[in-house]
Amino acid sequence: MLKYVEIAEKIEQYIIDKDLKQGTKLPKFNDLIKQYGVSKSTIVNALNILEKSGIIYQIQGSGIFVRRNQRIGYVNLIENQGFTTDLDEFVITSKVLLLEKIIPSEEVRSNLECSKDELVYHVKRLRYINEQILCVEESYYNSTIVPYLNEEIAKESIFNYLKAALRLSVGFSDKYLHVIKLSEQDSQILELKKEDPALLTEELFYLSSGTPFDFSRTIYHYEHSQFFAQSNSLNI
Amino acid sequence: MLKYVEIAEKIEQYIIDKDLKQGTKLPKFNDLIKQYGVSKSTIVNALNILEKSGIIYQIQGSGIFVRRNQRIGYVNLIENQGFTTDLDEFVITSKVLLLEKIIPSEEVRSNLECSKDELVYHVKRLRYINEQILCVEESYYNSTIVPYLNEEIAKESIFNYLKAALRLSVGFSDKYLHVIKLSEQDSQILELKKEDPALLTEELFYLSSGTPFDFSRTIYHYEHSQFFAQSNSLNI
DNA sequence: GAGTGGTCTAGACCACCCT
DNA sequence: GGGTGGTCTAGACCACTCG
Repeated sequence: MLKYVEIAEKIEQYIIDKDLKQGTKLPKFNDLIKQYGVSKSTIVNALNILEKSGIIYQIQGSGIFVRRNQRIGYVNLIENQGFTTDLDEFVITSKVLLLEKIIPSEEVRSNLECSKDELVYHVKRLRYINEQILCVEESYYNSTIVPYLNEEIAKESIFNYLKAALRLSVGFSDKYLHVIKLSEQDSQILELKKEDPALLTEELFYLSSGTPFDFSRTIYHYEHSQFFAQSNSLNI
Repeated sequence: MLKYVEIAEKIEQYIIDKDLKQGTKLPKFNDLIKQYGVSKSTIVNALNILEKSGIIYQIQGSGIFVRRNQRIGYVNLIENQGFTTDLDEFVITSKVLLLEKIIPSEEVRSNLECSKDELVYHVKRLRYINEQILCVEESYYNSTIVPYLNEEIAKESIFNYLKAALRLSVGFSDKYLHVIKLSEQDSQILELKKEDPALLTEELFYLSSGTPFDFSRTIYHYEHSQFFAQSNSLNI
């Protein structure tokens, strides 16, 4: 475990344990250096992680402060680990509607940067939050990278399987969002009406090596989903 | 200008000028150190900015690679400087529907952390992208922080005014997103039909000092808006 | 095993906030 | 002016990738 990651986690835990609220001042820089017995840049790194994650903010010449304002029950648009980790306090379950290994379409090939010879897994799942319909998700996994997948796995968190069993490491992702009117077919799946509103997301996930491995299209139930995104000034 | 910011900008410019595509390998670490005549950590910082902004990705033991995959015409959910800077190649204009100085409502007071005595500016604008309706935005600015605002300013980019004229520095922001059916009133403003889909965002902007100064509620035209969010693995 | 990126240190100096 | 966070350096050592 890296020192700065470890320290970041300890500080986060400290904030949670003490239930510190927005604006509370944290111990000063030099105290943190002494407390953890590390050099200045290690603390800098730890604090930058926390700042980037929206847990603290730092003001030069003044101090380090708690930032903790999130509403709960919102899907984090900046996390990229699937929302099983995201919506901690909620029960996420899935029903597998389809799982097949197919020759990729033109669109999937261009997103996953693969050829017709490389088969892809096509998984369609209905996902529930606290037993309410959250979204319907259609995913394509490059089978060169994800050589095996079955219904048991798809019923649980596929990402956890990829990380734990296949030892894949997710590097980064791109998400594109559109608001749409539901088609007849999608409305039936989501138990809504045709032309009802919905959020359509297209996501492309890359390994740490820069290779795309998962292209997904998800349609969210507009009454059971909400989203958030935190921003920082750029130069962190 | 900070060295690492400057170097980050130069590298970004280099990528744009050479029109390098996704996956292109950049000069190696030691070359960058020599080229810019700085120490290792300065380069580390510069590269981390670029990684965080989704412009490159780094693979330990392998190299530094270009990441440039964005579709254009999407509103960036992670920027927090208003989208005048965001949608570079598009013409963003605004029509001011309302500008008044009022006693804040309960909701506005709790978001802006102010009292009844502190008046707020209430601005309602219809915003256009390439002369098409993009969104209707209702913003509340704490007048203790933003002491003056008029229609001329609101017709242009309010954020540019805050930064340039008032010398305010935006630190961070929280955004919450919901998909809704349009009300009669909003549908008329957006020239859509009642019950048409829309994205509703609530945003709270903070100064670098941690003080909230702008609470905004925006409703986007579903046919003229689309959004994107890039993610990275956490420990950057 | 050579090459490349990542972490960590110790310490100098700078920039900003507050009183 | 004293305190606090931010930048930068030089260099040691670690961890990963790839041929």
